[in-house]
Amino acid sequence: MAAPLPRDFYARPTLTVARELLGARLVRILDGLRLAGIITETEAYIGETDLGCHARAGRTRRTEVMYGPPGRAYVYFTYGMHWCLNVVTEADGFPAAVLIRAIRPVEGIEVIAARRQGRDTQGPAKLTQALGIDGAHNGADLCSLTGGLWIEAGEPVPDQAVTTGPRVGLYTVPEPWKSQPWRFLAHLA
DNA sequence: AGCACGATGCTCT
DNA sequence: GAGCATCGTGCTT
Repeated sequence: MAAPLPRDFYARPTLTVARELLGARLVRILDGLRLAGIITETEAYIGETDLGCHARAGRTRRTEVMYGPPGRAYVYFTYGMHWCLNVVTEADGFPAAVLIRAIRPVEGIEVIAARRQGRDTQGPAKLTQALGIDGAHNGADLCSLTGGLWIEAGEPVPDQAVTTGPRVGLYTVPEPWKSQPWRFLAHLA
């Protein structure tokens, strides 16, 4: 029944993973209830040379998880109040990840709506708030059922329903990194 | 529908 | 001490 995507899925080029995560199902077991949403927006962050990536600072306490094996969660805290969820990609030792930026709720919709007080789940900090994801999940293995957080295969999104564009919020990042079209959006029916 | 702004605290220099 | 991979509100058009 529950079948997390295997580690091989994540051990690939980050842009490939970011593209293929569109349409996949992000699952969270919260208080024994299953909550889930279809991933509709992602962004790729690729290595120390990508000046938009946190790993540009090298290996630090914060970025440590990105240097580890693929298929783990990289959850970071920002703006003094928000958590953002990434999945670690590429080979063990290479720091890269995909930021999950938006979901469409499909399971546990009422719980999600209550947690969001009726507001939407389109935004990286909105979906973590909706699903109860925070720093406790940093480093969690998404290829296992034990952490209460994983991703399952979903309906593939055809190319014609995908658009790309620059990553969001990189105001002070220099070119060409600021404008790389490493953001992926799924336009579902 | 769009823009400006304040909240709020961790991380790295 | 500066900057931040954001969000919600409130005000303007």
